Parts: sequence; structure tokens; C-alpha cells
Amino acid sequence: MSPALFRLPAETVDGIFTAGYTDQGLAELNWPSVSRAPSRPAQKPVFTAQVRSWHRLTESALKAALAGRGVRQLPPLDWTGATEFQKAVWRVLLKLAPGRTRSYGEVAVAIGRPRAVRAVGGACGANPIPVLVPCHRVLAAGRKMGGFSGGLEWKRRLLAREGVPV
DNA sequence: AGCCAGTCTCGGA
DNA sequence: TCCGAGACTGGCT
Repeated sequence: MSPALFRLPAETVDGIFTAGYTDQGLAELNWPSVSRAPSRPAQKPVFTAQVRSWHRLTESALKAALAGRGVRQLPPLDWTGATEFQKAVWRVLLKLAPGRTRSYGEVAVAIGRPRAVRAVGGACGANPIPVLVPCHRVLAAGRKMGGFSGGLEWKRRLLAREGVPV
């Protein structure tokens, strides 16, 4: 059994993201759904003080990131279940300041697997915490866009707000 | 075995 | 210069 996931909405100028927490920290961040599903909290779950405090960090970090600013503080991230390779990729991305980009190849070099370029793309696509783990700052060679699991419009928008010419 | 959010090379518009 | 095809890649399911 996977641990319980507590979901909380995070309202932003770009819509309502949904953050999911385990007892280890922030485990996932979901894009605002286009079809604003109202859907019913049959009974409102009770959140621990710890989850509420993590969620405050998530909300302010998200607000900053969406504005193209640096994130001051993140809640602990729960990467349970991810492979070492994926975590290595995501760790590299966390150190990338806003407005700075890397190519998939550069990320591959940074984790010591210079030829694992395609696998880096795969790891980015598997990123459960978009925006805060800035996979949008990874471009294809030649400063081309490459792909984005959240949709290329999001990638363009996020990069534009960080002042990256696209 | 097959699928990629890649990259490189080479050939033709 | 700008593509498309093909070869090659490494991690994941």
C-alpha cells in the first residue's frame, strides 16, 4: 500500500494547482485542470499541522516560481519510488536558477552520464513536481524547445516570465 | 522488446 | 539555412 496522499488546492494567477502530500513531504503537484472539476469533498479530510505548514511553503514557492522569481524555500520533497537516475536529474534542476537553462545533453553530463540524453528527457517527463522542480528550464540542443509533459504552452509561458527568449 | 520531452550526421530543397 | 531520415543512445515498463 502506498501511503496516504493528502491533496490541497493551491490557487494561483494561472489557476488552481493541486498539491499532494505524504507524511514525507510534497509528493506531487498537478496542473490546473482545464475542466475545473468542482467535485465534492464528500467529507473534508483533516490535515495535520505539518501538512498545512508544508502547503504554505508550496503556495509561496509556487507563486514565486510562476512569477519567474527564485524560490526561497521548498517543503521537503517526497521522491519515494523514483529511481536514482531520476532523482539525480531532478537534483540538478533544483540548483538551476530562474532564467538559466540547460540542454538535455548538459544535464546528462552534469549527472555523469553524458550519453544518457534521451533518458534525461524521460526523467523530466516523469517529474511529479513541475514548476517547482524546473524541468521547463531544460531545452533541446540549439536552444530549441524540446517537449514538455504539461504542454509546450506552459513551457513557453514559464520561460518567458523568467526572461528566457524563446 | 518497444517506447521516448535527444543528438548527431548527411542529403536534398 | 532549414528540414527530414536514419543511426545511435540509455533508462524505463
